[in-house]
Amino acid sequence: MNSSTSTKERILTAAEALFAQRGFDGASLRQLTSAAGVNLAAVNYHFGSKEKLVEQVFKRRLDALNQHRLAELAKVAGKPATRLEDVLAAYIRPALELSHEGNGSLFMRVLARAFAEHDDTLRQFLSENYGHVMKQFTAEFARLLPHLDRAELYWRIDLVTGALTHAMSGFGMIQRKDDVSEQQHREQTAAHLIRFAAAGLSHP
Amino acid sequence: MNSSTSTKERILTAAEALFAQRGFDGASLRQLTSAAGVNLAAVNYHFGSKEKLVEQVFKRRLDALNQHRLAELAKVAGKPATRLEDVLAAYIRPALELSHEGNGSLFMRVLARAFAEHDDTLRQFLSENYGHVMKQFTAEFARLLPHLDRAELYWRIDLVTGALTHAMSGFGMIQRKDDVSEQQHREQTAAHLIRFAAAGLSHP
DNA sequence: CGTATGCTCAAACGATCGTTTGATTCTGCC
DNA sequence: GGCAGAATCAAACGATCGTTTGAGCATACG
Repeated sequence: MNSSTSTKERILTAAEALFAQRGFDGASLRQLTSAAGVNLAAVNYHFGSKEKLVEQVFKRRLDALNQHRLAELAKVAGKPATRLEDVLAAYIRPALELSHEGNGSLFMRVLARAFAEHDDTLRQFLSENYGHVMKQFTAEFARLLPHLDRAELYWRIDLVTGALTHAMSGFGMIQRKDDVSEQQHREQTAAHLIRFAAAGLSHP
Repeated sequence: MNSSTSTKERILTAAEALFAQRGFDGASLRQLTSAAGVNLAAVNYHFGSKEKLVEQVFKRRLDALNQHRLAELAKVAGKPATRLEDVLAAYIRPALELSHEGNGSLFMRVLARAFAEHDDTLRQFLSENYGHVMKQFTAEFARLLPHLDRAELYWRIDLVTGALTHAMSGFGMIQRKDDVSEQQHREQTAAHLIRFAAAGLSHP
């Protein structure tokens, strides 16, 4: 038995940090296992290969994030009183909360990297484990923005996604004023992103 | 003498394509020189190192792009009749035109990669060769959006930059309808981005 | 107790990386 | 033509990569 957490979990945590810092290729298994305090061979023993490890790093966070987002979406989807901002909040707030709990912000940088890399296998993995979420949100956006045709809507969602991914990948850097609590800071940031996204989506 | 173009230029062109496709680390000098049809040692002979080559790939395109952007900005900056959309056009249109001339779209993907990577030396190089352009545009944005304080303006510009970088990195993928000329398609795309950015920047 | 199973470990494997070397070829100028 | 400097070439360098190996250790079960 290991010090408080399992070897697999220690590897995943160290991998997330190192991937965010140096990229998937840039982070070597020797740096990674050294940081995690495990043997070099442990990665191939527990995950099979480095590529599988990358997928598991995504899966661990994305499963929780997607579940949270869909739960929030379900609260407002289809209801007459729902505003565009409510749907955006269901998309943005879970990501913000993730990035403020232990080392979660590193995952957003990993995600931003994955978006920039046009690697086919990674993109396919992302669309398999991420696509159904985007589909549900897109359907709700379409309902709330009936004046936009399909092509126009896709365009705007893509632009909003780019802005949010870019912004969230830098959250670790954003300075929080000392007189503002973390709770308040997160609320202000969420309000910022939601208003920006709403303006970009719904402008005439 | 080489076939029509110099060795340096052939390396730069091949490097741009391979960096966009496989990333800076993922593209090896052996793949690169093989694609360029030059000897492996040519990169270190002409550029000194792989890292210097990366910088030159950026410099070749960014010098032209920045010059073009600043020239367009100079036409409208400070004038009373200038609208926000005019400034955004000065920023967006040169990038769009670059991405539609020979292999220029590949550079936009390289740029998107560089944004995602938080590599310090690369970011420093970018801010040295790119920062003064952003400063001039920011000043003009500030003039046209006097109701926003400094922090708010920076926030919105950052979000817009994220959206545009994300969008432009995918331009090679965007399907153009057969009944639309490339000139028209570029105009439509520019109008899209400009309206989106204007809405995101100027919303109340 | 003995043994089977899951895990960890140091060491080595072959492959590939960026870079360097020294010889060879090409180019322009007297 | 001959020579100097630039450019290209095949080959090798040491380093580092992901992965595999086989022995060693721990734990749990009969």
